[in-house]
Amino acid sequence: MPTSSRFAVAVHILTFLAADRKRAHRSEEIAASVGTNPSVVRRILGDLSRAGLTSSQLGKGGGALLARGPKKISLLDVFCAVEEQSLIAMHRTPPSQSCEIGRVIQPVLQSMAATAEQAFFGTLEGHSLKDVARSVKTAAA
Amino acid sequence: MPTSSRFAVAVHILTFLAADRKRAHRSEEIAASVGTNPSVVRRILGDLSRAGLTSSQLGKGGGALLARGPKKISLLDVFCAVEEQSLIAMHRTPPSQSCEIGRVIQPVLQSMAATAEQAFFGTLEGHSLKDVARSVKTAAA
DNA sequence: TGCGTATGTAACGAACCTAGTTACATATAT
DNA sequence: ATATATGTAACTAGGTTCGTTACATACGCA
Repeated sequence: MPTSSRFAVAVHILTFLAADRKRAHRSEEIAASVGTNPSVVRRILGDLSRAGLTSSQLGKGGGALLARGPKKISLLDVFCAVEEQSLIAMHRTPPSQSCEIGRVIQPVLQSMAATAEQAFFGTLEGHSLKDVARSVKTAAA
Repeated sequence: MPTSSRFAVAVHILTFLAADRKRAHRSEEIAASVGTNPSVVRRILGDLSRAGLTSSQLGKGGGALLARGPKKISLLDVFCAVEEQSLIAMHRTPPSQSCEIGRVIQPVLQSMAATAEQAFFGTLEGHSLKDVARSVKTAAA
């Protein structure tokens, strides 16, 4: 249902950066690994740097770097940086206010949705970029 | 992020049916409460009946009915009936197979995504249509 | 200072999805 | 028979995503 793949691409980018923190990586280099256009990578790197997860350097030898250790970057940080916060959408057009159910269904639903979303986000928070990098290393071996 | 409001509408429909189980309710009647077109309601009722949550009757006095008690319908049942199962999408185009990270990132991500999704679904499973109906009644009072 | 390099961002299009609308065949009650 | 209600197809408008191109801006280095 999620029509966006930004989270997957963002984690890919960050995992790429985490694999070699000794130097900056150009968007072109990252894009080759992700399998997309450098501009798409830069667009997502923009979100990530606005969220304080990466930094970028211009000019020769420039590119993107992790702004902090992979152990200190949770998948929730990544998700919040690049995706909408809410997993469950309400009615597009407001329900009837002259119906008792229509009048109150949205707040009721939203509070239940919030508990489910919290469970989702809590789990994401429990996984760090370091965990991903480790799993990737193991799987690649 | 969810571009679909089907879950919200489906819960609304089912709550409407749960509020008066003594008779069948026409799509037109439900649509007035939801604030949409009867055909939209029938489309979603199609999903719900395929999932065994509702049944329908044709002809005069016809309409939709809950197929079982609201205590026996979980929000997970509803979600699965009308929405995609996966909350996290992978790359649209496959990542580079010549890159070690690109080769394994998807399964790694998917397994972590699965734990978060399970937390989400588990919470939805813990709420029944009866809970929603009760909250609506309380909120309406 | 000037050149090459890399980012950040805007703009545009193709593809896709959602939901609103209309239409109609089919089944049912009376 | 007739009126009624569903189920579903077809079409449209609107929104979102992502790939692409383009370019202004900033930085390193000779």
